[in-house]
Amino acid sequence: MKEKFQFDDEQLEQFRDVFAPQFVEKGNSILLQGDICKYGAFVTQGCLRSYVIDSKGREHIIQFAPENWWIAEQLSMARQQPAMYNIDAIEDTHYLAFTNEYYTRLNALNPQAKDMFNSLFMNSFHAMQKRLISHLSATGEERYVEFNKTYSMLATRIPQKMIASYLGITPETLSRIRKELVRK
Amino acid sequence: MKEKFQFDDEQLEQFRDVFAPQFVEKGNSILLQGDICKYGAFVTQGCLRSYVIDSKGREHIIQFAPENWWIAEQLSMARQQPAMYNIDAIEDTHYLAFTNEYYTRLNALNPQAKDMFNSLFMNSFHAMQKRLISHLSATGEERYVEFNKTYSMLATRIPQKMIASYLGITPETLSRIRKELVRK
DNA sequence: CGTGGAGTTGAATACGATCAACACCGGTGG
DNA sequence: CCACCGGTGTTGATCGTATTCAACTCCACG
Repeated sequence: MKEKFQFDDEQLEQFRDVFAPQFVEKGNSILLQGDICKYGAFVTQGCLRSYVIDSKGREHIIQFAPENWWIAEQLSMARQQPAMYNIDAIEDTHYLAFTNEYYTRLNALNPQAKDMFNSLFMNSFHAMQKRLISHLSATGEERYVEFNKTYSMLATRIPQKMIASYLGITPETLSRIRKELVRK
Repeated sequence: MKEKFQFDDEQLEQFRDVFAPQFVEKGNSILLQGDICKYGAFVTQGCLRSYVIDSKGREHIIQFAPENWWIAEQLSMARQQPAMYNIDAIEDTHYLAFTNEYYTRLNALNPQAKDMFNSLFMNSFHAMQKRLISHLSATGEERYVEFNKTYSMLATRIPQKMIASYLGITPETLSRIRKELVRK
């Protein structure tokens, strides 16, 4: 969710040359908890999500990645260590896969690529921090309203129970919140 | 909390040459919300904290930084934009200040510095993600037990109300959790 | 059709927040 | 040296938000 590319056309052209186009069917995974994350995905059509399963067996969604967003477990990819979360497809999805090798080739093409990715990573960090703060200071209803403002394009196409999972509330609670908001 | 330096002695020597030693008295701030973050701080003695004030006037602690940890608002520093949080001293604190300029000089001394900082930043990101997940999946009691395990050195020297703020619960609730844990 | 997942609604419950009172220092000034 | 004060932590009572468990509707898909 937090990693939106803001590159110009020329840069996007470079990406198409360097990255490998892939397809994944709705419901299928591209990364499983415990595996090594071999590549990140820049979504061109469809939507991916990353999530964890906690000790009580409940799913918690970390991030959605619709068109023009990217998703990966950076730490697992960079350090070749087991991934702590899963990534799968909410819809049939086309994406560009970039491995560490592709990343190196991109650096050769464009030496500023590293700084671009760092900047992107900083955005992610900032977004995650804001999300944590909203959990520390806001109610479920406030978080949902905020979510709708920020990710309005997603609110309609993502199942409610996944939005609930992202917001850290149960589907029932989200249903009641929505009812209450309509009433107002 | 999340940014612990794991450098060897030689690297630490370089830091001492490049960074500026500073001192801040207990209760005083080194960064105010809305200001531009001019430098980060590597704590050599004492303890700093970063926190935000939400719309209801409540404090939420983002991070503690005791000895050998560092703290900064990276985004504000890198982009020269207003800081979203405050940094102040919980104890009388000695630290090494590093500005963007110092950072450049360090790069000249040691070209791998950038990768080191990136790696460090990735650690922070990972820690923040785990903290978010614990808010999505665990109770206050579970988070407190986890906190004590991970940051045992801090649990004794930090006021309880600040630990409560870090955990996202009220001081009263933390007091009751502690009482309950003693009973067990 | 009919089956299963998604969403809704209800009732009971749990967890933590809030408000208020009080005990316990640690420091300051008379 | 003691009295007072403010801040920290504790405890109690009450309230609010969200969870849990269960039943039911609706719809998409086989």
